[in-house]
Amino acid sequence: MPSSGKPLPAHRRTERPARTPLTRQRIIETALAILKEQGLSKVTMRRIAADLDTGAASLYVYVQDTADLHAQILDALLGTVTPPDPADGDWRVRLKVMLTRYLDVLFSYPEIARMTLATHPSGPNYLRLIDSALALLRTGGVPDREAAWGLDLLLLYATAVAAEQGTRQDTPAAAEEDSALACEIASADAGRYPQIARLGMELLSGTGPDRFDWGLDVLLNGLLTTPRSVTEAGAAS
Amino acid sequence: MPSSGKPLPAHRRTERPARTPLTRQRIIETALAILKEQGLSKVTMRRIAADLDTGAASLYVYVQDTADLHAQILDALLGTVTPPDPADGDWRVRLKVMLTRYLDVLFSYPEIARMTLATHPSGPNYLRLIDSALALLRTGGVPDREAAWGLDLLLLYATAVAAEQGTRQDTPAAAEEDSALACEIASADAGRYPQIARLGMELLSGTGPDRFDWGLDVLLNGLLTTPRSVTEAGAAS
DNA sequence: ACCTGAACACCGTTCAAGT
DNA sequence: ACCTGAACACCGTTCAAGT
Repeated sequence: MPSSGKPLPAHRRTERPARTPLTRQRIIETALAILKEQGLSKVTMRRIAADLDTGAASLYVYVQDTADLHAQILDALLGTVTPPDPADGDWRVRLKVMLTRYLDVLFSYPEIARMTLATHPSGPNYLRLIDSALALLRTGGVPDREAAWGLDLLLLYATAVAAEQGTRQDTPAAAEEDSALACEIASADAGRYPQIARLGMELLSGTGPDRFDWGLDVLLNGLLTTPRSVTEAGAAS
Repeated sequence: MPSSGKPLPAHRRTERPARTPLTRQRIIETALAILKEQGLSKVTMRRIAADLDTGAASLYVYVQDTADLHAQILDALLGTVTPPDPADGDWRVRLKVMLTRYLDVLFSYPEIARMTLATHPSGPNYLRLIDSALALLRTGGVPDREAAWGLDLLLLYATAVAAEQGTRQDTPAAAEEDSALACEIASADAGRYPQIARLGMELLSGTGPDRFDWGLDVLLNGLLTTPRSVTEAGAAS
């Protein structure tokens, strides 16, 4: 096993023709592997190139820039979010299952979730996800106008939760941050922050999944009871 | 006006004692100025140091690292979010006014909003904001358990909207992205994406403020009608 | 057309040395 | 204690030159 520090000297396998050709596909696969092992901050042009035994400049034949690379990574990840089975339950359960799956994927890669908020994805897997969700909202009786905007709300919520709480275990700094906040809440000055002092640990209570699930119900119940104002500019009539 | 390329040669003003002393305060002020003019990506240790006529290493006396610097910037910005006046209206209006002010601040600095999702702020200005919001929810009759979790929901929503839609004008790439998505929706394959094709432009309708305001109502109505399950582990009972 | 090395213009952070 | 220059270990992207 000659896998120490430096990259292997150009021949890694003897079975293969010395070097598999560079493709967009292979670049993204390599990026996903690095993401899984080291996090997004290590997914750099130079690092990917090194893993592929070439220079960073070579990647620019297949990839426009870093933003393009990131968009590809996101849609690849969304490909693993499968639509729910009708056997799972009624429309509400199915919708919640799908959004929870979406959450789970982004939860593993919170940096990707943060990126998703900035990029407005439009890949095929994202469109499929949207379409399935819209169908379920329709089944649930959410009117079209409310469903169109509500879908955004639901996805935004799931994405934001992933961005906020996603695997904070890897960074030990996160634990400090959390305990710093907990400490500040526990010892909250009842004069300056009376409500925080009153509610205390209730603010931090509950597990992630319970909170997420409750949040989805809040959104769905809100959607079912909050019509959009008729004074807003409509599309046709 | 000798302000061309290189930094000034150590004496910028003759009135001042040649160099105002370095302080944490001055570092953050400088960071905010750069943020306002050039965006977060230019707020680097080296750039701040250059503006203060010193080397990047000098900043580490007053600032732990980049994360610390960012946290300071955020709380400084939140200092400008003033609690709403009772004259503004009832609890719902006041809460919406405050969250809209919070949105406006982060909307101007979407990169800060994205950062906020990752860092769990705990500065004094953030705590003040939380406390005011909790007081308003209490006035509105939202039970404590629901308010504790619902507050998170409301802030998460505002932060995520800012992160998603905040000043996309500065990057011309954003306009392309949006029109790319619009194009994809307009020409959506009715076979593969029937719901998207059916709803069409309704998905993209409405202005930012209208959507945000409606979203707040969805959340508030949901909060008022969605009790937390009693089977969840409680604090004391 | 695809690939490469070298260069350009940057980063954060550390550290021995100065004051 | 505060400040500094220089160094270390990185970045993304471009571009002339090779194949």
